[in-house]
Amino acid sequence: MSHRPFHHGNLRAVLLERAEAVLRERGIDALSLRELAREAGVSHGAPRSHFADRNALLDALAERGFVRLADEIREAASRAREDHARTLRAAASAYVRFAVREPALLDLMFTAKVEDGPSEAVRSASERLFATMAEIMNAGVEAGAYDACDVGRLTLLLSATVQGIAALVTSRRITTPQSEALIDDAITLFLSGASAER
Amino acid sequence: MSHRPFHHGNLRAVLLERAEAVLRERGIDALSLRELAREAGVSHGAPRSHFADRNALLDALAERGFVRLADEIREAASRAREDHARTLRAAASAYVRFAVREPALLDLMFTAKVEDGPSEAVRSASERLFATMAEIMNAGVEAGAYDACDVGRLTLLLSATVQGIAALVTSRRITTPQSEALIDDAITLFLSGASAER
DNA sequence: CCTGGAACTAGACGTTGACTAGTTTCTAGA
DNA sequence: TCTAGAAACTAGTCAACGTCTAGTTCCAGG
Repeated sequence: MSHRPFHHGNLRAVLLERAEAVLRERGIDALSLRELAREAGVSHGAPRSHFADRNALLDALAERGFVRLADEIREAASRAREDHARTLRAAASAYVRFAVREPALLDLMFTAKVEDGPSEAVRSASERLFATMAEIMNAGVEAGAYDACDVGRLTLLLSATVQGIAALVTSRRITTPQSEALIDDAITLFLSGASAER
Repeated sequence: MSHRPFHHGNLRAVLLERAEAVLRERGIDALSLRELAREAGVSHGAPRSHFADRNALLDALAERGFVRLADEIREAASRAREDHARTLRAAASAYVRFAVREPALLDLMFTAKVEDGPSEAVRSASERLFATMAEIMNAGVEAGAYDACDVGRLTLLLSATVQGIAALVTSRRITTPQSEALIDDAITLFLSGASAER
Protein backbone atom coordinates (compact mmCIF):
# COMPACT_ATOMS: atom_id res chain seq x y z
CA MET A 1 0.00 0.00 0.00
CA SER A 2 2.90 2.27 0.70
CA HIS A 3 0.52 4.95 1.81
CA ARG A 4 3.19 6.17 4.13
CA PRO A 5 6.46 4.42 3.49
CA PHE A 6 8.53 3.78 6.55
CA HIS A 7 11.48 5.54 5.07
CA HIS A 8 10.80 9.09 4.15
CA GLY A 9 13.70 8.92 1.76
CA ASN A 10 14.14 12.63 1.68
CA LEU A 11 13.81 13.74 5.26
CA ARG A 12 17.06 15.58 5.69
CA ALA A 13 16.50 17.79 2.68
CA VAL A 14 12.88 18.45 3.58
CA LEU A 15 13.78 19.37 7.13
CA LEU A 16 16.42 21.81 5.97
CA GLU A 17 14.13 23.42 3.45
CA ARG A 18 11.27 23.83 5.87
CA ALA A 19 13.63 25.05 8.55
CA GLU A 20 14.87 27.77 6.27
CA ALA A 21 11.31 28.86 5.64
CA VAL A 22 10.47 28.97 9.34
CA LEU A 23 13.64 30.91 10.02
CA ARG A 24 12.69 33.40 7.33
CA GLU A 25 9.07 33.78 8.34
CA ARG A 26 9.03 33.39 12.10
CA GLY A 27 12.59 33.65 13.33
CA ILE A 28 14.91 31.31 15.13
CA ASP A 29 12.85 31.07 18.32
CA ALA A 30 10.00 29.50 16.38
CA LEU A 31 12.26 26.82 14.96
CA SER A 32 11.32 23.54 16.65
CA LEU A 33 12.50 20.08 15.72
CA ARG A 34 9.16 18.62 16.72
CA GLU A 35 7.20 21.00 14.56
CA LEU A 36 9.44 20.29 11.59
CA ALA A 37 8.89 16.59 12.14
CA ARG A 38 5.12 17.07 12.26
CA GLU A 39 5.15 19.06 9.03
CA ALA A 40 7.23 16.38 7.37
CA GLY A 41 4.80 13.72 8.59
CA VAL A 42 7.33 11.79 10.65
CA SER A 43 7.62 11.06 14.34
CA HIS A 44 9.17 13.59 16.66
CA GLY A 45 12.30 11.50 17.03
CA ALA A 46 12.95 11.09 13.32
CA PRO A 47 15.07 14.21 12.82
CA ARG A 48 17.54 12.71 15.25
CA SER A 49 18.69 10.31 12.54
CA HIS A 50 19.93 13.26 10.53
CA PHE A 51 20.82 15.86 13.13
CA ALA A 52 22.31 14.94 16.49
CA ASP A 53 20.55 17.84 18.16
CA ARG A 54 18.98 21.19 17.46
CA ASN A 55 22.35 22.90 17.17
CA ALA A 56 23.43 20.48 14.48
CA LEU A 57 20.41 21.54 12.46
CA LEU A 58 21.29 25.19 13.00
CA ASP A 59 24.86 24.50 11.95
CA ALA A 60 23.66 22.87 8.76
CA LEU A 61 21.48 25.89 8.08
CA ALA A 62 24.38 28.27 8.65
CA GLU A 63 26.56 26.19 6.39
CA ARG A 64 24.04 26.29 3.57
CA GLY A 65 23.62 29.99 4.17
CA PHE A 66 27.29 30.65 3.60
CA VAL A 67 27.29 28.62 0.42
CA ARG A 68 24.24 30.39 -0.92
CA LEU A 69 25.53 33.82 0.01
CA ALA A 70 28.87 33.13 -1.64
CA ASP A 71 27.12 31.92 -4.76
CA GLU A 72 24.86 34.95 -4.96
CA ILE A 73 27.79 37.30 -4.54
CA ARG A 74 29.85 35.52 -7.17
CA GLU A 75 26.89 35.58 -9.51
CA ALA A 76 26.30 39.30 -8.97
CA ALA A 77 29.98 40.10 -9.36
CA SER A 78 30.27 38.15 -12.58
CA ARG A 79 27.53 40.22 -14.16
CA ALA A 80 29.63 43.40 -14.01
CA ARG A 81 33.03 42.06 -14.81
CA GLU A 82 34.18 44.93 -16.96
CA ASP A 83 34.54 47.53 -14.21
CA HIS A 84 35.97 46.81 -10.77
CA ALA A 85 34.04 49.57 -9.02
CA ARG A 86 30.80 48.24 -10.41
CA THR A 87 31.78 44.74 -9.45
CA LEU A 88 32.39 45.79 -5.88
CA ARG A 89 29.09 47.58 -5.70
CA ALA A 90 27.25 44.63 -7.18
CA ALA A 91 28.83 42.24 -4.71
CA ALA A 92 28.12 44.43 -1.71
CA SER A 93 24.61 45.02 -2.90
CA ALA A 94 24.02 41.29 -3.25
CA TYR A 95 25.32 40.77 0.26
CA VAL A 96 22.92 43.30 1.73
CA ARG A 97 20.05 41.98 -0.35
CA PHE A 98 20.68 38.56 1.11
CA ALA A 99 20.69 40.10 4.58
CA VAL A 100 17.34 41.77 3.97
CA ARG A 101 15.82 38.61 2.58
CA GLU A 102 17.19 36.32 5.31
CA PRO A 103 17.95 38.35 8.42
CA ALA A 104 17.61 35.50 10.88
CA LEU A 105 19.79 33.25 8.76
CA LEU A 106 22.54 35.83 8.55
CA ASP A 107 22.35 36.23 12.30
CA LEU A 108 22.73 32.50 12.66
CA MET A 109 25.74 32.50 10.37
CA PHE A 110 27.57 35.08 12.44
CA THR A 111 26.37 34.08 15.88
CA ALA A 112 28.96 33.93 18.62
CA LYS A 113 29.11 30.41 19.98
CA VAL A 114 30.38 30.43 23.52
CA GLU A 115 33.61 28.54 24.14
CA ASP A 116 34.43 26.72 20.93
CA GLY A 117 33.90 28.56 17.69
CA PRO A 118 31.96 27.40 14.66
CA SER A 119 31.96 23.74 13.66
CA GLU A 120 34.35 22.59 10.98
CA ALA A 121 31.65 22.43 8.32
CA VAL A 122 30.45 25.95 9.07
CA ARG A 123 33.98 27.24 9.19
CA SER A 124 34.88 25.87 5.77
CA ALA A 125 31.64 27.18 4.29
CA SER A 126 32.38 30.61 5.69
CA GLU A 127 35.85 30.44 4.19
CA ARG A 128 34.20 29.86 0.89
CA LEU A 129 32.50 33.23 1.30
CA PHE A 130 35.78 34.85 2.20
CA ALA A 131 37.43 33.21 -0.81
CA THR A 132 34.77 34.70 -3.04
CA MET A 133 35.50 38.15 -1.70
CA ALA A 134 39.21 37.51 -2.22
CA GLU A 135 38.59 36.54 -5.84
CA ILE A 136 36.83 39.80 -6.46
CA MET A 137 39.63 41.76 -4.85
CA ASN A 138 42.27 39.91 -6.81
CA ALA A 139 40.48 40.75 -10.03
CA GLY A 140 40.67 44.36 -8.91
CA VAL A 141 44.37 44.07 -8.29
CA GLU A 142 44.95 42.65 -11.75
CA ALA A 143 42.89 45.50 -13.17
CA GLY A 144 45.22 47.88 -11.40
CA ALA A 145 42.73 49.27 -8.92
CA TYR A 146 45.11 48.81 -6.01
CA ASP A 147 48.79 49.25 -5.42
CA ALA A 148 51.01 46.62 -3.94
CA CYS A 149 49.35 46.66 -0.56
CA ASP A 150 48.30 43.52 1.26
CA VAL A 151 45.28 42.24 -0.61
CA GLY A 152 44.33 39.86 2.18
CA ARG A 153 43.90 42.69 4.60
CA LEU A 154 41.92 44.71 2.09
CA THR A 155 39.64 41.72 1.55
CA LEU A 156 39.13 41.41 5.26
CA LEU A 157 38.31 45.09 5.53
CA LEU A 158 35.82 44.88 2.70
CA SER A 159 34.19 41.82 4.27
CA ALA A 160 33.92 43.51 7.63
CA THR A 161 32.45 46.68 6.18
CA VAL A 162 29.82 44.86 4.17
CA GLN A 163 28.93 42.60 7.08
CA GLY A 164 28.63 45.69 9.28
CA ILE A 165 26.26 47.36 6.85
CA ALA A 166 24.25 44.17 6.69
CA ALA A 167 24.07 44.02 10.47
CA LEU A 168 22.77 47.59 10.63
CA VAL A 169 20.03 46.69 8.18
CA THR A 170 18.93 43.44 9.76
CA SER A 171 18.80 45.03 13.20
CA ARG A 172 16.69 47.84 11.74
CA ARG A 173 19.18 50.50 12.67
CA ILE A 174 19.08 51.79 9.09
CA THR A 175 16.63 51.33 6.21
CA THR A 176 17.29 49.52 2.97
CA PRO A 177 17.68 52.72 0.93
CA GLN A 178 20.09 54.03 3.53
CA SER A 179 22.07 50.85 3.19
CA GLU A 180 22.41 51.40 -0.54
CA ALA A 181 23.78 54.87 0.03
CA LEU A 182 26.11 53.42 2.63
CA ILE A 183 27.39 50.85 0.18
CA ASP A 184 28.10 53.60 -2.31
CA ASP A 185 29.99 55.60 0.27
CA ALA A 186 31.92 52.56 1.41
CA ILE A 187 33.00 51.47 -2.04
CA THR A 188 33.90 55.03 -3.04
CA LEU A 189 36.03 55.43 0.04
CA PHE A 190 37.49 51.99 -0.39
CA LEU A 191 38.66 52.68 -3.94
CA SER A 192 39.76 56.26 -3.45
CA GLY A 193 41.75 55.39 -0.36
CA ALA A 194 43.35 52.29 -1.77
CA SER A 195 44.70 54.02 -4.85
CA ALA A 196 45.43 57.38 -3.22
CA GLU A 197 48.62 55.98 -1.83
CA ARG A 198 50.36 55.90 -5.18
CA MET B 1 12.04 37.31 61.63
CA SER B 2 12.81 38.58 58.19
CA HIS B 3 14.98 35.61 57.45
CA ARG B 4 13.76 35.86 53.94
CA PRO B 5 11.81 39.04 53.45
CA PHE B 6 8.84 38.75 51.16
CA HIS B 7 10.05 41.59 49.04
CA HIS B 8 13.44 41.00 47.62
CA GLY B 9 13.78 44.72 47.22
CA ASN B 10 16.41 44.43 44.59
CA LEU B 11 15.24 41.68 42.31
CA ARG B 12 15.27 43.48 39.01
CA ALA B 13 18.86 44.62 39.39
CA VAL B 14 20.00 41.22 40.63
CA LEU B 15 18.31 39.43 37.77
CA LEU B 16 19.92 41.71 35.21
CA GLU B 17 23.34 41.35 36.74
CA ARG B 18 23.17 37.59 36.96
CA ALA B 19 21.69 37.39 33.47
CA GLU B 20 24.65 39.31 32.11
CA ALA B 21 27.00 36.87 33.80
CA VAL B 22 25.20 33.84 32.40
CA LEU B 23 25.19 35.43 28.96
CA ARG B 24 28.91 36.01 29.22
CA GLU B 25 29.82 32.60 30.59
CA ARG B 26 27.34 30.21 29.03
CA GLY B 27 25.63 32.02 26.19
CA ILE B 28 22.08 32.98 25.46
CA ASP B 29 20.72 29.43 25.26
CA ALA B 30 21.64 28.86 28.90
CA LEU B 31 19.72 31.93 29.99
CA SER B 32 16.63 30.71 31.83
CA LEU B 33 14.21 32.81 33.85
CA ARG B 34 13.65 29.95 36.25
CA GLU B 35 17.31 29.45 36.91
CA LEU B 36 17.80 33.16 37.52
CA ALA B 37 14.91 33.05 39.96
CA ARG B 38 16.45 30.09 41.77
CA GLU B 39 19.80 31.82 42.06
CA ALA B 40 18.11 34.92 43.41
CA GLY B 41 16.22 32.82 45.95
CA VAL B 42 12.75 33.73 44.71
CA SER B 43 9.92 31.70 43.22
CA HIS B 44 9.93 30.90 39.53
CA GLY B 45 7.16 33.38 38.89
CA ALA B 46 8.82 36.32 40.58
CA PRO B 47 10.73 37.64 37.57
CA ARG B 48 7.40 38.21 35.89
CA SER B 49 6.83 41.25 38.12
CA HIS B 50 9.78 42.91 36.46
CA PHE B 51 9.86 41.42 33.00
CA ALA B 52 6.73 40.52 31.08
CA ASP B 53 8.47 37.61 29.39
CA ARG B 54 11.90 36.30 28.48
CA ASN B 55 12.21 38.68 25.56
CA ALA B 56 11.61 41.65 27.83
CA LEU B 57 14.59 40.53 29.88
CA LEU B 58 16.67 40.19 26.75
CA ASP B 59 15.58 43.64 25.63
CA ALA B 60 16.65 45.10 28.95
CA LEU B 61 20.01 43.39 28.60
CA ALA B 62 20.47 44.75 25.09
CA GLU B 63 19.52 48.21 26.28
CA ARG B 64 22.08 48.14 29.09
CA GLY B 65 24.61 46.78 26.62
CA PHE B 66 24.19 49.76 24.33
CA VAL B 67 24.54 52.18 27.22
CA ARG B 68 27.65 50.48 28.52
CA LEU B 69 29.22 50.23 25.08
CA ALA B 70 28.55 53.90 24.39
CA ASP B 71 30.06 54.84 27.73
CA GLU B 72 33.16 52.76 27.18
CA ILE B 73 33.69 54.23 23.75
CA ARG B 74 33.23 57.77 24.99
CA GLU B 75 35.61 57.09 27.82
CA ALA B 76 38.25 55.66 25.51
CA ALA B 77 37.85 58.49 23.03
CA SER B 78 38.17 61.15 25.71
CA ARG B 79 41.54 59.77 26.74
CA ALA B 80 43.11 60.69 23.40
CA ARG B 81 41.47 63.98 22.68
CA GLU B 82 44.48 65.71 21.20
CA ASP B 83 44.65 63.73 17.96
CA HIS B 84 41.64 62.69 15.90
CA ALA B 85 43.31 59.64 14.38
CA ARG B 86 44.23 58.38 17.82
CA THR B 87 40.74 59.09 19.03
CA LEU B 88 39.22 57.03 16.23
CA ARG B 89 41.56 54.16 16.90
CA ALA B 90 40.84 54.27 20.62
CA ALA B 91 37.10 54.27 20.04
CA ALA B 92 37.21 51.41 17.54
CA SER B 93 39.51 49.47 19.79
CA ALA B 94 37.16 49.91 22.74
CA TYR B 95 34.29 48.68 20.57
CA VAL B 96 36.10 45.51 19.62
CA ARG B 97 37.31 44.97 23.17
CA PHE B 98 33.70 45.08 24.29
CA ALA B 99 32.82 42.57 21.59
CA VAL B 100 35.53 40.19 22.75
CA ARG B 101 34.49 40.53 26.37
CA GLU B 102 30.77 40.16 25.72
CA PRO B 103 30.19 38.37 22.44
CA ALA B 104 26.78 37.01 23.27
CA LEU B 105 25.61 40.39 24.49
CA LEU B 106 26.73 42.13 21.33
CA ASP B 107 24.90 39.48 19.34
CA LEU B 108 21.81 40.18 21.35
CA MET B 109 22.13 43.90 20.72
CA PHE B 110 22.22 43.46 16.96
CA THR B 111 19.87 40.52 16.64
CA ALA B 112 17.31 40.69 13.87
CA LYS B 113 13.85 40.55 15.39
CA VAL B 114 11.39 39.19 12.92
CA GLU B 115 8.54 41.50 11.96
CA ASP B 116 8.79 44.53 14.22
CA GLY B 117 12.22 45.89 14.94
CA PRO B 118 13.78 46.64 18.30
CA SER B 119 11.66 47.94 21.16
CA GLU B 120 11.55 51.64 21.84
CA ALA B 121 13.90 51.39 24.80
CA VAL B 122 16.47 49.41 22.86
CA ARG B 123 16.18 51.72 19.92
CA SER B 124 16.85 54.82 21.97
CA ALA B 125 19.76 53.17 23.72
CA SER B 126 21.25 52.21 20.37
CA GLU B 127 20.83 55.77 19.20
CA ARG B 128 22.89 56.78 22.16
CA LEU B 129 25.70 54.67 20.78
CA PHE B 130 25.30 56.24 17.37
CA ALA B 131 25.28 59.68 18.96
CA THR B 132 28.56 58.92 20.64
CA MET B 133 30.10 57.98 17.32
CA ALA B 134 28.69 61.17 15.83
CA GLU B 135 30.29 63.23 18.59
CA ILE B 136 33.66 61.76 17.82
CA MET B 137 33.23 62.45 14.14
CA ASN B 138 32.12 66.00 14.77
CA ALA B 139 35.21 66.61 16.85
CA GLY B 140 37.18 65.40 13.85
CA VAL B 141 35.36 67.80 11.58
CA GLU B 142 36.14 70.70 13.86
CA ALA B 143 39.75 69.60 13.93
CA GLY B 144 39.73 69.77 10.14
CA ALA B 145 40.13 66.09 9.47
CA TYR B 146 37.32 66.05 6.96
CA ASP B 147 36.05 68.33 4.25
CA ALA B 148 32.50 69.47 3.96
CA CYS B 149 31.12 66.05 3.22
CA ASP B 150 28.08 64.61 4.94
CA VAL B 151 29.23 63.81 8.45
CA GLY B 152 26.15 61.70 9.18
CA ARG B 153 26.98 59.32 6.39
CA LEU B 154 30.59 59.12 7.48
CA THR B 155 29.46 58.31 11.01
CA LEU B 156 27.24 55.57 9.69
CA LEU B 157 30.07 54.15 7.64
CA LEU B 158 32.40 54.17 10.62
CA SER B 159 29.77 52.49 12.77
CA ALA B 160 29.15 49.82 10.19
CA THR B 161 32.83 49.10 9.70
CA VAL B 162 33.53 48.78 13.38
CA GLN B 163 30.47 46.63 13.93
CA GLY B 164 31.57 44.45 11.04
CA ILE B 165 35.01 43.97 12.53
CA ALA B 166 33.41 43.14 15.86
CA ALA B 167 31.16 40.57 14.19
CA LEU B 168 34.13 38.88 12.56
CA VAL B 169 35.83 38.59 15.94
CA THR B 170 32.85 37.32 17.91
CA SER B 171 32.07 34.72 15.27
CA ARG B 172 35.72 33.61 15.39
CA ARG B 173 36.31 34.40 11.77
CA ILE B 174 39.39 36.41 12.75
CA THR B 175 41.53 36.53 15.88
CA THR B 176 41.86 39.45 18.27
CA PRO B 177 45.30 40.49 16.95
CA GLN B 178 43.94 40.37 13.43
CA SER B 179 41.13 42.62 14.51
CA GLU B 180 43.60 45.20 15.79
CA ALA B 181 45.38 45.23 12.47
CA LEU B 182 42.02 45.52 10.77
CA ILE B 183 41.11 48.51 12.89
CA ASP B 184 44.36 50.17 11.92
CA ASP B 185 43.71 49.56 8.25
CA ALA B 186 40.16 50.77 8.54
CA ILE B 187 41.02 54.00 10.31
CA THR B 188 43.91 54.70 7.98
CA LEU B 189 41.72 54.21 4.96
CA PHE B 190 38.93 56.18 6.55
CA LEU B 191 41.10 59.22 7.17
CA SER B 192 43.10 59.11 3.98
CA GLY B 193 40.00 58.72 1.86
CA ALA B 194 37.99 61.36 3.63
CA SER B 195 40.59 64.05 3.26
CA ALA B 196 41.90 63.00 -0.12
CA GLU B 197 38.96 64.69 -1.78
CA ARG B 198 40.25 68.19 -1.03
C1' DC C 1 19.40 -15.74 2.24
C1' DC C 2 20.63 -13.34 6.10
C1' DT C 3 22.59 -10.17 8.88
C1' DG C 4 23.95 -5.65 10.37
C1' DG C 5 23.04 -1.07 10.27
C1' DA C 6 20.43 2.99 8.99
C1' DA C 7 15.94 5.19 9.33
C1' DC C 8 12.17 5.61 11.91
C1' DT C 9 8.42 4.93 15.88
C1' DA C 10 6.76 5.43 20.42
C1' DG C 11 7.09 6.44 25.07
C1' DA C 12 9.24 8.75 28.78
C1' DC C 13 11.77 12.37 31.48
C1' DG C 14 13.17 16.76 33.01
C1' DT C 15 13.12 21.62 31.97
C1' DT C 16 11.23 25.66 30.40
C1' DG C 17 8.04 29.88 29.45
C1' DA C 18 3.70 31.31 30.32
C1' DC C 19 -0.63 31.80 32.73
C1' DT C 20 -3.68 32.08 36.92
C1' DA C 21 -5.26 32.66 41.51
C1' DG C 22 -4.12 33.89 45.79
C1' DT C 23 -0.98 36.00 49.50
C1' DT C 24 2.06 39.39 51.55
C1' DT C 25 3.98 43.77 51.79
C1' DC C 26 4.39 48.62 50.81
C1' DT C 27 2.45 53.13 50.13
C1' DA C 28 -0.33 57.02 49.49
C1' DG C 29 -4.35 59.40 50.66
C1' DA C 30 -8.39 60.49 53.85
C1' DT D 1 -3.64 56.59 62.04
C1' DC D 2 -6.26 53.81 59.35
C1' DT D 3 -7.23 51.91 55.05
C1' DA D 4 -7.72 50.83 50.33
C1' DG D 5 -5.20 49.47 46.40
C1' DA D 6 -1.24 48.64 43.92
C1' DA D 7 3.04 46.22 43.59
C1' DA D 8 5.85 42.18 44.63
C1' DC D 9 5.92 37.63 45.26
C1' DT D 10 4.23 32.44 45.94
C1' DA D 11 2.46 28.21 44.30
C1' DG D 12 0.26 25.41 41.14
C1' DT D 13 -0.72 24.20 36.45
C1' DC D 14 -0.21 23.59 31.43
C1' DA D 15 1.58 22.72 26.95
C1' DA D 16 5.69 22.49 24.43
C1' DC D 17 10.23 21.34 23.70
C1' DG D 18 14.86 18.80 23.47
C1' DT D 19 16.80 14.69 24.55
C1' DC D 20 17.18 9.83 25.58
C1' DT D 21 16.02 4.89 25.19
C1' DA D 22 14.10 0.64 23.52
C1' DG D 23 12.10 -1.41 19.96
C1' DT D 24 10.53 -1.79 14.91
C1' DT D 25 10.92 -1.59 9.89
C1' DC D 26 13.44 -1.45 6.00
C1' DC D 27 17.43 -1.79 2.95
C1' DA D 28 21.93 -3.15 1.15
C1' DG D 29 26.21 -5.84 1.15
C1' DG D 30 28.27 -10.27 1.97
